[in-house]
Amino acid sequence: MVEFHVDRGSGFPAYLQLGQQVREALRLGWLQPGDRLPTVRDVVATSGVNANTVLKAYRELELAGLVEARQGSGTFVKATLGSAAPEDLDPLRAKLATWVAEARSAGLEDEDIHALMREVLSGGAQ
Amino acid sequence: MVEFHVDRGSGFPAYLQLGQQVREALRLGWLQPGDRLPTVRDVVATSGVNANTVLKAYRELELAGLVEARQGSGTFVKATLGSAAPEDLDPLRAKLATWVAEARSAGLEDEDIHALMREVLSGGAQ
DNA sequence: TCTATTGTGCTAGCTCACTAGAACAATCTG
DNA sequence: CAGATTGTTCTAGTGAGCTAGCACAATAGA
Repeated sequence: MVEFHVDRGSGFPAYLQLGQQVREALRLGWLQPGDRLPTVRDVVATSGVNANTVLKAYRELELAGLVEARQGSGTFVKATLGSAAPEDLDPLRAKLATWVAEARSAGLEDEDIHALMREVLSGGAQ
Repeated sequence: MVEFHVDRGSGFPAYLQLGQQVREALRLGWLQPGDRLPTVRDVVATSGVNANTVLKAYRELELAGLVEARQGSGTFVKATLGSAAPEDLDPLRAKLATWVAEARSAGLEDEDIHALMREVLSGGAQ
């Protein structure tokens, strides 16, 4: 079961946060096709977001073909997003964890690490 | 000189995008104390964002003590953000680039990589 | 001093994210 | 069948992000 964390006041639209968290869970294999997303009312209760906002997030995911809403039953995962096989993911995660440890011991904070990653992904200095 | 890229229609507030890009440039050493940020009117011309929006972004940076606005002269970098020495950054960047190449050859897309990084940084499976 | 350039302030208005509250429709469960 | 649960729709309203346009203030440079 996925747990949502909506950070209100970050300037980040709540419905985008919800959608992004679902997509991330799909990428990491936390959610598989057939799994059920938290109920709209569940999300309302746990995150304090309005039902319409949750619905908007779910509908965008449905429009993207990622989930399927069945009235009376729930919203279910329909497709996955990860482009790599889960068994390939583990060694990569391990190596990355080693690198992260090294970076942190060099004094880098999480934001520095993210910035560095964005730089490398975008093709270096540019 | 930093170049701003404002992606309108992403749901992401423009003034936050601007501020984030300055912070990122500070982290990566692209901007050093004493450097001048693009003129408010420059940003307006290149990004199409309104002057008030740019001003809002710059004012937040000033409130954070990162930049200093001098009327008639420009907005200048006052402090840096990177928590690591630039000479420590290069080997880390090189190793990370190696890892990224490996991840991409395994089929991972940029979004997968970011998701994996967030997962590792937040402490694994959790 | 004069002029261009810069940051700053102001008002008015639009759009959209979000809330509030209520009702309805389909499905599941007993 | 009956009740609970779930997704869905609707209306009304609030607040913030953003735009538009203009005027002003301080600095730099000729």
